[in-house]
Amino acid sequence: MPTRRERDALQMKDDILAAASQIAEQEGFEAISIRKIAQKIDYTPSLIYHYFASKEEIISVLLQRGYQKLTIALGTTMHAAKEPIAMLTGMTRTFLMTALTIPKEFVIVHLDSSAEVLEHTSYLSKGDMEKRLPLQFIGKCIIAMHEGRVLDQDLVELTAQSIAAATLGLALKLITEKDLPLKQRETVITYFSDIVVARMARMED
Amino acid sequence: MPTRRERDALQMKDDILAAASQIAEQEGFEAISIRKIAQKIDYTPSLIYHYFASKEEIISVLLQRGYQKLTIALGTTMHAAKEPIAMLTGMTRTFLMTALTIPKEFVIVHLDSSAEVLEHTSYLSKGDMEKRLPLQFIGKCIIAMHEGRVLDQDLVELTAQSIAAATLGLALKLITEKDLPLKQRETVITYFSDIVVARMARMED
Amino acid sequence: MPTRRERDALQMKDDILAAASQIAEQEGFEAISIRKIAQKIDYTPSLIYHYFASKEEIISVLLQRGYQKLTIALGTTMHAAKEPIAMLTGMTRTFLMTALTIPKEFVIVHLDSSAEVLEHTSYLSKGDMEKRLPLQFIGKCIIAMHEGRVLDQDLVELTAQSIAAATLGLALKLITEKDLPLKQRETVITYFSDIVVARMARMED
Amino acid sequence: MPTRRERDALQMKDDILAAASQIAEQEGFEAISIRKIAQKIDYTPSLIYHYFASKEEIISVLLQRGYQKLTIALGTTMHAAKEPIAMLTGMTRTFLMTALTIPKEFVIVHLDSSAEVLEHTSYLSKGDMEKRLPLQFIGKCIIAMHEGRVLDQDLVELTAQSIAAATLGLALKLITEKDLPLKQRETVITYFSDIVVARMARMED
DNA sequence: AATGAATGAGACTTCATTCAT
DNA sequence: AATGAATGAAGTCTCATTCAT
Repeated sequence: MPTRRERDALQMKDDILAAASQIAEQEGFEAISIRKIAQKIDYTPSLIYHYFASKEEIISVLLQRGYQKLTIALGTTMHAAKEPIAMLTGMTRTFLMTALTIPKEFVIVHLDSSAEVLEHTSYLSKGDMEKRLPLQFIGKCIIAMHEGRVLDQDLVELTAQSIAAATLGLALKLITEKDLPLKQRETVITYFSDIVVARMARMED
Repeated sequence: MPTRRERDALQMKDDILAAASQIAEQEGFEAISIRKIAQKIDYTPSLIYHYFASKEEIISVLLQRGYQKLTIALGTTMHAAKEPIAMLTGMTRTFLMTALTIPKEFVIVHLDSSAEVLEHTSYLSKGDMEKRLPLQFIGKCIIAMHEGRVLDQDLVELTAQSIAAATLGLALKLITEKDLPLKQRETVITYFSDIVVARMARMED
Repeated sequence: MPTRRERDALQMKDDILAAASQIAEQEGFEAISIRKIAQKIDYTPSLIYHYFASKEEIISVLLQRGYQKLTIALGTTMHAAKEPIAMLTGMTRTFLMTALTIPKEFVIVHLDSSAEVLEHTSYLSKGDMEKRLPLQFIGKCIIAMHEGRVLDQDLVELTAQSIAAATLGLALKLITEKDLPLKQRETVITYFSDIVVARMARMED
Repeated sequence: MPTRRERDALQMKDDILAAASQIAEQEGFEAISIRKIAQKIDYTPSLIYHYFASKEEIISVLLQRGYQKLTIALGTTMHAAKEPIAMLTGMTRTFLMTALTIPKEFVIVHLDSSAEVLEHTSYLSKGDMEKRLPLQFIGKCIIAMHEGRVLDQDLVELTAQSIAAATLGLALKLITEKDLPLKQRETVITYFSDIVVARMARMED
């Protein structure tokens, strides 16, 4: 249980991160600057260095949080359904919804080419299904959908990878077209989650 | 026909844009600076203001060009095949290949949320299939694939939109995972273009 | 006899000074900073202000200690030899050796132009031989070397001053050329201590 | 012949260097800052970067100039006298006088331990007499003084090195004791140049 | 057409120091 | 005795831009 002081410190850290996040949302990630953060929380730039060692650290923490939010949300859904198709559908929907909740972080995290970030986000290599839980999960759904039949493991992986990338694409597209009417947004999400994903997962060809 | 002077001016503009583009490729889009451009073309920063009103204008023109390259390349493939599925496959492959040829511009163009750029790139709204040639084309392929059957026009559009977004997702993923072994890259592209896209396009559910 | 509390305070002061000294040795005198000291002794910067009024005070005390070390070392040698020339030689060698032991402090102390430090280190003024023990001692050696002859007191002082400055010069040079091979360093020190100093001290012209 | 513009640029560079030099004289070399320079010449800090790439470059140029002044002045004296002893005396005096003219640069140059600077200033290694003109010159004087006798070359070198270091020591001492009465200063310089140096050079022991 | 001088804003960061607790 | 929060000044440097020539 944090002492009063520690809680204040945590609070301050949070405030800083919140300010940074807000700037990122409004002006883009590259626009984050110590000065702007300081101004937003009405403190001196110097003070920020009491709580974070550098600007890089702030951004790094920000990215980690974004990534965490996403994986946590995903993990939650993975066990919410029983039917394999329903699972796929639910997971896809959650993914898209969460992406829309933290659009900036989402974009940043998923388009960052640095080795550091790729370590957590890459999944196109052969064998990556083992390493990535979401991919693994998609794979299991695919196999469950084809109960009784023998599937080529490699093709299952390629299918899972395709589904993941496709869903990512829609997520990014929805984020980019941020002014899409809500109704149409819902229609697209539903059609994609309920129908298109299932099609991709069906391996009878 | 431009006079000598005008041609020189055009040449100069081109040089400036080329330099900017090169910087973007090497250090990222945000790294573009008037100074760096000037240094690259061996002129003074001031001179650049003879040809462009501001840094923003340079970047804007750069984006437009990137978008043009892509649409031109796409347009070329659209008429190269006869079989509807083969057409879809070819188009998808071309799209992915082109994206990998101009990764930076590609990313920028497709993730830019400004109204100006979205005017050319958005396609998730209801009815957008009419406006966007690539989407139209995907739609035609879908219909051709289901010869004889009557398809709900709205669902065709949704399917086309899904395919476009999905392909975009893979393109972005391939760009981000830039160090993916060439062989695996080819495998993924082929599997997606030849098989997954066709699955998405098959509307028998 | 200091109470427990006083002793702890002294200990703390010592720790602070030691840390400062270490920083000076490693990164140069100008690199001393309250923060770095605090980090080294694992306390807060603020605490240091309980023991010293300011950074300046710390540095000032540091300088005084450096000077003390040197004079103590010298004082020790002064009574170790009987022969006047041997005394001079020994003293010179000790001076050089000590300088090499505490190079940073040595340089700082001897090149500080502040009135405060000069009060302890200056010796070029007329009559300074009286005030400075090392100079006095050199003077005595010179006189002892010329037993029976009458020497002009002023010239003896000038000679002593010259010898002191000359030795200082070699000390600084040895410190500056810190990578001089040890063998050559020893050769130079020996030649200077044993021979050159004696020549300077011989006043038969 | 520099054009108007070039001259202005040179003038500006000079102004910047002059300001930097002045700051060094008044507050020490470490106190030089781009800001202070800018303030002194009444321009923006940014402008300074038009003329110098970095603060380091400014300091580096400053050092080079200091070193040049000194070597030029020395070179002048070396050929002004005919008598070997007179030569030594003249050279010593010039060295001391020049040092007092550019005290800060002098101190910096001669106490800098960086490989870059040492390359020009070190002279204590065996065989360095060959590389350093001033040392060579001292050596020649010594040999000329002992006409007809055979001298051990190594000892001549050691003697020259001792004389050089000794003179350096007095120079630094005179700089440090900057408020020494002018009369006494002159007395010390004269006694050292005319008498002490000659004693050191006499190798009859 | 082209240059170089100049500016002002802003970037990150370090520092000595003070104060309330 | 000791801490952590906070400040304000200063540090180097980069940038987009304007202007006179």
